[in-house]
Amino acid sequence: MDWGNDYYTLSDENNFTIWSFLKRCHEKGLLYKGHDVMPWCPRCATGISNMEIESEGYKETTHLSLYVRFPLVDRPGEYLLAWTTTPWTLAANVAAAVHPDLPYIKVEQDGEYYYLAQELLPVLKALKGRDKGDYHVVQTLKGSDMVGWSYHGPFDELPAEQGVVHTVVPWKDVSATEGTGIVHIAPGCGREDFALSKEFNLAAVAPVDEFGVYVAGFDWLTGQFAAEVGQQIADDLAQKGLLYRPQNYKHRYPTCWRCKTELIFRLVDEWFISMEELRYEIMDVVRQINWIPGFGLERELDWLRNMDDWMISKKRYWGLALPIYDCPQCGTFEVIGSKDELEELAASGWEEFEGHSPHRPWIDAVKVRCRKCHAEVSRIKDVGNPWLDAGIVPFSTLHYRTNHQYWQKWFPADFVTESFPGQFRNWFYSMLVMSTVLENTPPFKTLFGYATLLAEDGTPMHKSKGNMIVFDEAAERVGSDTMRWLFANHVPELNLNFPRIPTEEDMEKSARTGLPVRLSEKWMLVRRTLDKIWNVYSFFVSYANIDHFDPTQHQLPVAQRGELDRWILSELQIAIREVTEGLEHYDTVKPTATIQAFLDDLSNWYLRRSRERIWKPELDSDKVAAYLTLYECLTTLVALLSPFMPFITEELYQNLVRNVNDKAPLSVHLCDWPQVNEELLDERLTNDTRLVMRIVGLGRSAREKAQIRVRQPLNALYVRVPSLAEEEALDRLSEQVLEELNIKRLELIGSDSDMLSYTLKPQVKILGPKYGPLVQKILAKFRALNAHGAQEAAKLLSEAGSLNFTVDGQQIELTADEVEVVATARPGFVTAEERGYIVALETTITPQLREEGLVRDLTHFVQDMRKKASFNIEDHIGLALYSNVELAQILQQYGEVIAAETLANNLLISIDQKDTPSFNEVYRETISPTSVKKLGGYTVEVVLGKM
RNA sequence: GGGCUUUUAGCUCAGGUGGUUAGAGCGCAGUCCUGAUAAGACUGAGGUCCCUGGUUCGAGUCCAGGAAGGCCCA
Repeated sequence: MDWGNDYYTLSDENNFTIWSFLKRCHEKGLLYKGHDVMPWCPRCATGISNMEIESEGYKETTHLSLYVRFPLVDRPGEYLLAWTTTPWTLAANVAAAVHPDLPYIKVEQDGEYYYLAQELLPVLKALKGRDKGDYHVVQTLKGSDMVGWSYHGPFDELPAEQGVVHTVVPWKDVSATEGTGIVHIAPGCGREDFALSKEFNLAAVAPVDEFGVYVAGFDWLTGQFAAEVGQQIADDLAQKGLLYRPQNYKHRYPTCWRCKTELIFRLVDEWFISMEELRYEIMDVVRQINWIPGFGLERELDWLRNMDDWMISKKRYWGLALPIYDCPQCGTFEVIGSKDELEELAASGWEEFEGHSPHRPWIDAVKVRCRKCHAEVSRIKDVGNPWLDAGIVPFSTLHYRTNHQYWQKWFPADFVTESFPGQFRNWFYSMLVMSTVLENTPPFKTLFGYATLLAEDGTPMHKSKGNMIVFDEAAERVGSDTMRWLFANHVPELNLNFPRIPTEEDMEKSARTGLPVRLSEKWMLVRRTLDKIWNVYSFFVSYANIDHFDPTQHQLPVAQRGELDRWILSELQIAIREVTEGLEHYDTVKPTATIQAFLDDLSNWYLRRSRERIWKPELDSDKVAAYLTLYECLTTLVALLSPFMPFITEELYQNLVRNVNDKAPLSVHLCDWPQVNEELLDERLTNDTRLVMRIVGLGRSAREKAQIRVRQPLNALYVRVPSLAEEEALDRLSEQVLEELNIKRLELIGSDSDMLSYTLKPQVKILGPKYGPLVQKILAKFRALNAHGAQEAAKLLSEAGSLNFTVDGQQIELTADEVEVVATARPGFVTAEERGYIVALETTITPQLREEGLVRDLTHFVQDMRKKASFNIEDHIGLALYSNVELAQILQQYGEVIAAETLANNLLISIDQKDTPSFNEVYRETISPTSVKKLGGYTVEVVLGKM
């Protein structure tokens, strides 16, 4: 980011670079002066480019619409029935359009005849009223039959209409859904009308000036505002007997995006860049760009296919001064490409301009000499379309004109990003036009477009709706890292519903009470990742502090660390690789998922399994290994996350890294990106650990079914895994499984065990291509097998290696590869299974096991009491346990374990409260069958004290 | 009217090149675990994969038509 070196569209450099672009256009013959009917704001006295009428530029409005009858020239007493929502344009009528293929009808009413579309006959009924008689259809004809008819225009008496011949023309876009199916055409007042006028060589009458006021030649209308004459027009037509019926009509009508004045459509002189050929050149350029998402390419191409010539002029005072000098004497025009060229051609006024920016009024002091006829020529009054200013950026900001080498070094941009609604026809488009004209090459390599932010309920945010969320407030109340994480997690091409943020009252309450502000569930969900990182960090820091562990003072090769360490470091390498790959492809969604998965591994598995190692009092090499591993994971994670959460990662970095190493880079954002260390990748370890996790999950599930909590030790776990390799792995890893599940012994279930039964799963993916249509019948055969049959077939398959049978008279032999045998548990055991993995529990709780369970429960309760009594984690305590004889005897046997687990230097187990402990009592709690904590059916009074 | 896009569990969304048991998170119900935790784990309920037709031994996935929402154009 080049902060402090922002660019300004009004800068001389920007303006002159656009000049050189326009000059280039002119040299290529792309620039021309044209007439067009433009949306026009009469208040701003300016044209509105079609890029600027966005959906918000429309508003619901009621207008006076008129049903008007046009008397046909050669058919006395017969009328075309036309309809318009803009009465003021009737004064410029030159034609009436019908759809050539639609059926029309001739209707008799009160002795007169009307033509209208057949489908719209009901309109007559709606408009009937008391003054009109019944009507009936007398003839049906096609629109094309009417083409060429002449009629008397509604304002033929006006000077401006003299000599205009009014005819019926065909037009495919005439609709039969509203109006009469006969459309009034005024080429000076409507875009489509103008297009038709070119096609059929119709006159174009332009009735109003830039303020929307009728010009000379319109008699009583001259000098009046077009927007205000609707009623007078209606009255005038009524008087002339041409008004069939006025009617208020509600519709969406375009308004000026700046002042909200209703737009009119007006025939004006404007300057255009021709897209006739250019659009195809741009398409070629567009195809060289990496569009994300991919459909962006389609959208841009679609826009380019349909784009009209680009109207670059704008009738305003301020803005880019178009360097066009249109000679009124000989009709040629000059385009000036630079300040020097202007000086060269200047006929007068240069001194006045010298030293000013190329804007009005200074620029207009300069007059140039026409190269052809030597007349003195003024600049046209128009300024440039603002998208010229935006589109020139890839050139003007890189010194394209003044330092070509520099420009070549930086152009094209690697990456452009914008929300895509609108930009395909605005910014993206204008950059593409300019780059294609100037260099015929893409102005950027990759374009990343994203969708829209909506309110939580999926509706658009609006200030007026009260559901708009201000960025600063969101950043302050939920945190900008949290917001970034939300965005990074979201597929950018889909709209994002932004969760509501805490209210101002919530914030005040939080400030008053000192409690953190409560976030909504959706935000908590997003925040969870941040919390988790913080928790892992906090765990590391609190224990590293207790041990005065300084990561810079220890080294231990990874090869000498334990399996768990090597496993998480391997996972870390995978995470680095996936995050890096994702970011290199401008994808944030996969990397965030990767990071979350890694964080789950780190926090739920690595950390939990490492606790014991870290809790032990001495700082041995195993503990150092754990600390170093955790430290490496954390610092790498912080680096990987830094683009996603720049603030929290910076804080963690400062504490974790800078705090112990002042030679480290000043900020996480100045660090090198983490690199994958291939040597640390260990696929076997990854698979092994996945296996352990899976078996442990199944073990928990079985415990759940047996209703035996994990604190209760059990004697044996029986496990079945689908492959021999996994059996071997499990042999190696059984210790981890047993520890996690608090079980003493793990045994593999042999294939012949009577705990198992078998089902057969034909591998469709293999059989399909091989047997084609027979597959379904083979499948049916398997489905028909009963339990016994399946058992037999499984046996056959494992012993003989294949299975033979006939289907449809065809001999089929299926090998072991083609049919998977999946073991399932027989009913009668407490088991859990998943896709061939099975565990079964031995649920017998011997007295010995029961005692061990009791001790573990008690230890757990004491830990909780330590916390309640506000002891620090590392504090040693005194502990006294008062109970009946039976429990005391049990506890006595486990005294050492209890003391070690609870850091009790002084342990008193007694049946008599008179035995007072030799420490100062700090906390006392009774566990009984009626208390929240329960220990079998026993009652025990626990006393904690300071040493 | 045209282009692009979306439609999968109550909600938010994943589901390379077609393969028969469609997943996750949240929420809900029930449990467990916990001296890093406004945490975490497990189990359960919850699906006509928008509709219709086609291609195929087999379609959430491919093709055609249609419906509904979004963006853009006319």
